[in-house]
Amino acid sequence: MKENKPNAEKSIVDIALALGVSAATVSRALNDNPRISEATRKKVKEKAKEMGYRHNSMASSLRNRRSNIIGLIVPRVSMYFHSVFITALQNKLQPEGYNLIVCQSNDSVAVEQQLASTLYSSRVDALVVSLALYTEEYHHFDGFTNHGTPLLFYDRVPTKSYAAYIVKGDDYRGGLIAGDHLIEMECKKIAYISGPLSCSIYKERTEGFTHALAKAGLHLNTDWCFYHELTAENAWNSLRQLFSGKEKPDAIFASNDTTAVAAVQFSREQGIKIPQELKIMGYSNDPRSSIISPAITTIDQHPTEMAHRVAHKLLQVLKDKRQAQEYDAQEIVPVTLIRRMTT
Amino acid sequence: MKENKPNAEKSIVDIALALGVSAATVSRALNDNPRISEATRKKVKEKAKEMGYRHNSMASSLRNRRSNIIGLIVPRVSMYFHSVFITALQNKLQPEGYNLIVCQSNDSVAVEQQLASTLYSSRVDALVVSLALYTEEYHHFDGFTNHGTPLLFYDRVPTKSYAAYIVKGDDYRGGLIAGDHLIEMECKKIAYISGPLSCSIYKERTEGFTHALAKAGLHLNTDWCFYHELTAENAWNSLRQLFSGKEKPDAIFASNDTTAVAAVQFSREQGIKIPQELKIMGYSNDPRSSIISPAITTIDQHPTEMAHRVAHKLLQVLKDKRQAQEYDAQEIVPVTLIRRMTT
DNA sequence: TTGTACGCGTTATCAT
DNA sequence: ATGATAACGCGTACAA
Repeated sequence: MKENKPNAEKSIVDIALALGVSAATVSRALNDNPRISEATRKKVKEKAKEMGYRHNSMASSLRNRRSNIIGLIVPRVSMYFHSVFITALQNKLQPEGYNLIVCQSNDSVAVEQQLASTLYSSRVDALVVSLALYTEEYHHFDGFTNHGTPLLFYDRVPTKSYAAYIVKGDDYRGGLIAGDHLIEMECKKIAYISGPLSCSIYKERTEGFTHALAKAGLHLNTDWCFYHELTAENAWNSLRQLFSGKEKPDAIFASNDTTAVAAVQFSREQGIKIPQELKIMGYSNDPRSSIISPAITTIDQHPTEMAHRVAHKLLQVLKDKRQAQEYDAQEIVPVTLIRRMTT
Repeated sequence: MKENKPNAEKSIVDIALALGVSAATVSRALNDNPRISEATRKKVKEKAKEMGYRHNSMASSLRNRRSNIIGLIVPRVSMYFHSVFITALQNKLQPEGYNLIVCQSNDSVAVEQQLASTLYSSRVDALVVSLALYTEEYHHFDGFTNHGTPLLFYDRVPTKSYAAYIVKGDDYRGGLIAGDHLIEMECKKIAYISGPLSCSIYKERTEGFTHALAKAGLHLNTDWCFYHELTAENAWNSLRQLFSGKEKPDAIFASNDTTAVAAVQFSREQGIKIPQELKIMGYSNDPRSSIISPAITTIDQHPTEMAHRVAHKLLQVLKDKRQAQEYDAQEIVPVTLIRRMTT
């Protein structure tokens, strides 16, 4: 004997029962399968609405072996670059029927591993990752490629060869442009504040920057180079150290805008004239860089463009299972010099 | 006859077969059910690892009728307040075993409805929402409460009574504090740039602000009041209009920092002295407000604190199904005046 | 055009 | 301590 629990979830079986048809018919009708007559389709849909039926993605996913969910691991949601990236990615994927599970590693390798494992069991249809600052091993992502789940790194990508799709900014060129620009401004004593070299973006910016200086016959003074997490606190420490010696730099290239902003504030506090005595460059074109005075010369990474490319690649791969294994050349998103008042 | 597809997904049945035990035993062993002996548990786990088994959340969710996924709908991920909120919420929920599906409405009611519907079918265990700017009807959320899925609004909450949990900032008080502060600074001719009143936060800030002025015997000059989406472009338009008449205001209360920043930049361009000729207040304590010069007096909304309260409420409700229907009083997160150089 | 029958992977329940 | 079985809700080959 069947009870009628009033608030229980209705399934397609309940609809079928109520209508005297089979569950298969209901399923097909709801999915607009052309093999169902217009009449029954309408009848079914009305009944479904009437009974408060809702599609069960969990059952559907199980059956179809696809969740329509894409996993995203990002160092921090609140970083300007990533927040814009997420916005754009979400806006591209949503209309295509994909939901985004957004997770943040907080720049901890351990958390990143944990998240990878969780998303792995969650059967995401694809995983998109921007690596934590000190991630140098990638085995926690092996499962995805082994099981044929598309894996894509963007921005902070593996520094060693790894089987995955890659979309990155042209960080080498960003460093190069920055170096060229400072040299064009006739800087001779250039300081450099970078993130740790375990992270692809800082590694490549450093290479490009070094190359630019080398072209001009300059080399980086190791006393004036800092490699650490690019927080405001760390920036102030390095800046104090930088200006405590007898010889002062005439330029600073900071590998993010948080650091560049700190440099401007530090200079203001110390009465250092910008750009006359000190030129400053940042990286990312964070809104703060344009709002502070003097506004900071920086490098735009075009996060929206990067998200579009990531979305495009994902959708292409997800549609076409065939080429899931063809990891063609990395995609490289150009960068742009934004000239402002600090140089 | 069973084929051995090498790359096929292994299930607990495969493990059971390989070990000569039942699937139930495997399931229990993997879930650390105490009714399984230490020996078999170990045996099973080893075999599972060896066979490359991974837990299937989809099947598990179907069986358990819970997805361990929490849905989040936010106007825009890239708004400072929300990006910080998301960071904090995620950091609280992740360790408890919940994943966050982050979606953005782009402040479009239609998108919000679409997202609600999708998340509804996705069987999220709970839904957290900050409403779009012009959402005044809430029927697209009815399904959640009807089916007993916890629904929680934060920040931008319904303006009409609606059965859901609510965690909000003290926007009335924020407006009041702002008004009191400007009056204490002896402002007499106060302009006001607000978001649309369809949105709870702007409505309440307006009420608080109006009340503060009324206490001082002032009333808002309607020519100096603007209600529109708080973008930089709209701000500039309103500011130009504001200063085109013969009588100029001596203070502006802007209901977000984007607008306050625009006001400072506009004043700079027009040669208006701040704070002598014009005092400016913003809202949110966006990093830009502290970086611009002069730094802007604003109201801090404590997004992290709000996220903690939301997480706490969610976890409590998700653990204790019993009280899923008790929508006790709204939680109100205090706000703080951040006094800077523009007042 | 519609129905039948079964599988997807996991777990609760009852039995041993 | 472990096994056998039956759901969970949906989609699809195959049959009618």
